[in-house]
Amino acid sequence: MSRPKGQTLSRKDVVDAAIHCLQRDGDSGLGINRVAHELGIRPPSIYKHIDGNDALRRAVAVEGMHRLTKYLNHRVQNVQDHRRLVHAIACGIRQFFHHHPALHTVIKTTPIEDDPGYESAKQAFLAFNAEHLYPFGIEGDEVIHAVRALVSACHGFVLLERSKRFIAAQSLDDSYEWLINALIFTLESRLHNKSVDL
Amino acid sequence: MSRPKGQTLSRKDVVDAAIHCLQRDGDSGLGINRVAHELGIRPPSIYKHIDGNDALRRAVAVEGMHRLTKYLNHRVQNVQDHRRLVHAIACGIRQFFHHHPALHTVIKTTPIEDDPGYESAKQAFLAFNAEHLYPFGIEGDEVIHAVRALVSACHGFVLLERSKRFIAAQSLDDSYEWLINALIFTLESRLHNKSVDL
DNA sequence: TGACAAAGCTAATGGTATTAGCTTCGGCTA
DNA sequence: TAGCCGAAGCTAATACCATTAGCTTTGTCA
Repeated sequence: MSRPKGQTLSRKDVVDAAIHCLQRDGDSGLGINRVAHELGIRPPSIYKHIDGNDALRRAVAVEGMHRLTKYLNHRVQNVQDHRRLVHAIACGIRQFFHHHPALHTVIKTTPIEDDPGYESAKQAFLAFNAEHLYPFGIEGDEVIHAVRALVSACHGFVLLERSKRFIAAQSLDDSYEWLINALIFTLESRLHNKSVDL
Repeated sequence: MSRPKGQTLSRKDVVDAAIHCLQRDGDSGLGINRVAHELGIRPPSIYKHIDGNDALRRAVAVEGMHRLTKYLNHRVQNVQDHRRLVHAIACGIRQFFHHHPALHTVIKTTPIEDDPGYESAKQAFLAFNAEHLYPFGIEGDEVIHAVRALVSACHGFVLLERSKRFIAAQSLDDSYEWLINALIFTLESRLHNKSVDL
């Protein structure tokens, strides 16, 4: 170590500043120059903490995933009923991205598989699933398919909603409810009558 | 008009060249400079045809939507059965983006609502829905919700799949089938028994 | 034939990321 | 305690990129 702790910047400081720029300036806010200026240092100094622009984006995306998982964990606390649990997760995902639109853009755009924090974010998500979704009652491979279907539906809806692809006048909230309920309906049918032919 | 037709570049040429660059060079290929070089002209000349980088992205996204709609129209020709129709649309969407990954990145990222070609792309999509999905039998607002749910699910799955967010070993094709079939199952339940409680 | 407008051009500006190499300074060890 | 070393900042320089201003060329039409 060199300079005393607290007086020098860390990688976390850089990522946090990047997210702050992003929220303030929109999608263009995420860049070495902006972040350096935000931190009061010169652009090349950023490279002491993170390996360039792409790595910065990846780090922001991974941190965003972490925050989403944390937010969902918080939202589903004490929800026991299966229907309400799935509903809470789906609404939580949509809500989170409504509150953090800039993070959404980065998360949906950036491949994160070789970021140092990827493994940890992955584990957190898997732990979330194991705790909240696996007890739903679906077994074997099917629980994987169901989880993938749920998150696909949620992310896809938010994606299209945010890029204003839904042009009809009907309520977006109603459409989202319809989508979630369709998945819940299927899950419950599978539970009550395993012979339903998918 | 000035120079004779055919010897001078059109807006369409620019957009086509942009798509070509995109397919060849990946996401970074979409830019004024690259496209100008591809066309054998100097970057500022692009501005004679299109109003800057953002407009170029929008035009590419709209053209991509057009191509997707055209592709889907082609794929669902002569498909009568409802189940197979929805299945064909869903698989068509996924297939199209697998074949054109670069277009997918642009389409999912770019807000297109104020591109000159937006209205036309919108109409083509609505016409597609009216021809193929509305006869499904669902009525009123619900057909809107169902269409939104279907395209959300498809786009969401492709989005997560392409950014390698599905980490479990289970087959992606199987998961996609599960998702599509869940929606078809719900639709048919609604058809056969309108009292299903969503 | 000559005016006009479209479509190209050069030059210049300002923004971005990135690399090379220098400086400063705190902590550790001889 | 003196001095080494590495971490973290810096400047300078390079190489992209988008954009604007203003010039030139050239085909078309009156």
